[in-house]
Amino acid sequence: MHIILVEDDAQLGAAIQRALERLAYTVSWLRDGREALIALRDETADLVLLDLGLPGKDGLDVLVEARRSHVTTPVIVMTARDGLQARVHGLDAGADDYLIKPFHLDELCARIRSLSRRAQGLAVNRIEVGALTLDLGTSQVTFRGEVIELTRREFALLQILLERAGKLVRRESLINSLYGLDNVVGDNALEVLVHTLRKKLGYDTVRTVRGFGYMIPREPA
Amino acid sequence: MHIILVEDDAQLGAAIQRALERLAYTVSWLRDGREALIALRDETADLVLLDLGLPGKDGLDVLVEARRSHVTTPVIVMTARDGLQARVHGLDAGADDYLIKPFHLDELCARIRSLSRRAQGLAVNRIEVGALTLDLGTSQVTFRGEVIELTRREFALLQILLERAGKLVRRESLINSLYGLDNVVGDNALEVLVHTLRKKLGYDTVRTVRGFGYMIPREPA
DNA sequence: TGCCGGCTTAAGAAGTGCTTATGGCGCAGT
DNA sequence: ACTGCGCCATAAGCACTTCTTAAGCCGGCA
Repeated sequence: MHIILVEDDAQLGAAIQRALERLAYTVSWLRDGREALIALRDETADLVLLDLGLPGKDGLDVLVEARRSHVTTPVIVMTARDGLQARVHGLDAGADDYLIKPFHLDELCARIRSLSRRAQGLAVNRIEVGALTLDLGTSQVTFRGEVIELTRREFALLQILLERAGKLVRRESLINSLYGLDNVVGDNALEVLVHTLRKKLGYDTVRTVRGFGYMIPREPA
Repeated sequence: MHIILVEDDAQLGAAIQRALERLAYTVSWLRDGREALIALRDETADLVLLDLGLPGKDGLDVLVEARRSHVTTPVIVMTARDGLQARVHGLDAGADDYLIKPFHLDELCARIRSLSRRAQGLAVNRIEVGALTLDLGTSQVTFRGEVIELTRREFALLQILLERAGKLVRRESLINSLYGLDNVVGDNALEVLVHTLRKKLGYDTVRTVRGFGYMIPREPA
């Protein structure tokens, strides 16, 4: 999952980026409003964290202009401006959620999770496919009723595959979501990860589509 | 589909080449501006990825000169972070799209897909012709409602034929798109490839036009 | 009949993915 | 700060698939 973070404060930006990357999100950190607008229009991100006090271009303007261009990417607005005034404006402008600084990272993560779920038209923070259950709130996975312990990377991989269950997910797409571009990763890192996941979930849950990628079938074969 | 990549940075160039080849594109990687101009003038590529900071000759000059020579090949310009200025110039000079470094490969691939489709006047990520469906997002092909497993080469061939469905596609054009310039390949590699594809899709989907090439008819005969 | 272009098949080469082992790194507990 | 442990990326060897080449075939046409 790819998140665009728009934040001009160096310290806060770095902290958020670090925290999110630790949760296996891929983060592109932009400091400038103009850049942010361009990036938003591309619609390559799954979610945008937008600070309102920006140089170059005000955050609200960015949001308004993006929505005017029919960009539907979920946006969480972050602002230091306390007060209901700014908040109302933010939601009017098309924000999906709202955080008032200072906030706890825990809270931010929870919002991200619920928003990315909601964006897929699901009400609950839980994905069930066949004998598999993945709970995004508690980060717990069960398989045939038993709780399975997964590492962060394994969890992230499984989440992507389950969100697109029944569809093939390209290698490239997986590598990008899991590792990002900057982090050029060895050729078989993904394969090793798939291997460890299969060890825990049985060897027929994740299907290989040679030359293209992987998928988890919606109906067990 | 054949892409010319013009990039002097060894690491980035290699990364992009690897990534694109993994997606079954054929990539010719050039490091020099002069070379790039020559290659562009040949018009053998379907798309060009052009870095602006180049030794030998500036990227923008290459682009301007190529356009002056009536080269219409789509060009995506890649430029460093600070280059908003350069971006405007790039589009003025005749670029079809641009990317700000560092960018995610996802983004690059999306641009490539949309650009190559725009060039053909198609809007969607899916091509349907007769009983055939080809989904570029998931790399899946269905024939008479059933999912067909294709290898990457077969997929690439089918994609080209479907994108030009109803029109004859010349042998050389196919070989060039599938194998690139450098990669000189035996003369019947294509025929073998067509053969395996026909085995999976039935023998009357791909029609041979003796002496010229192949085509997939828009209306089943 | 003989030639040319394309088809088919088989086999070796190249590529892709799986598996296991190894070592580095960060985090927690002392 | 030191140590132990778990996570994760890398590397190397193996199995299997896919690709290219080569060789022989068929059918149309002069």
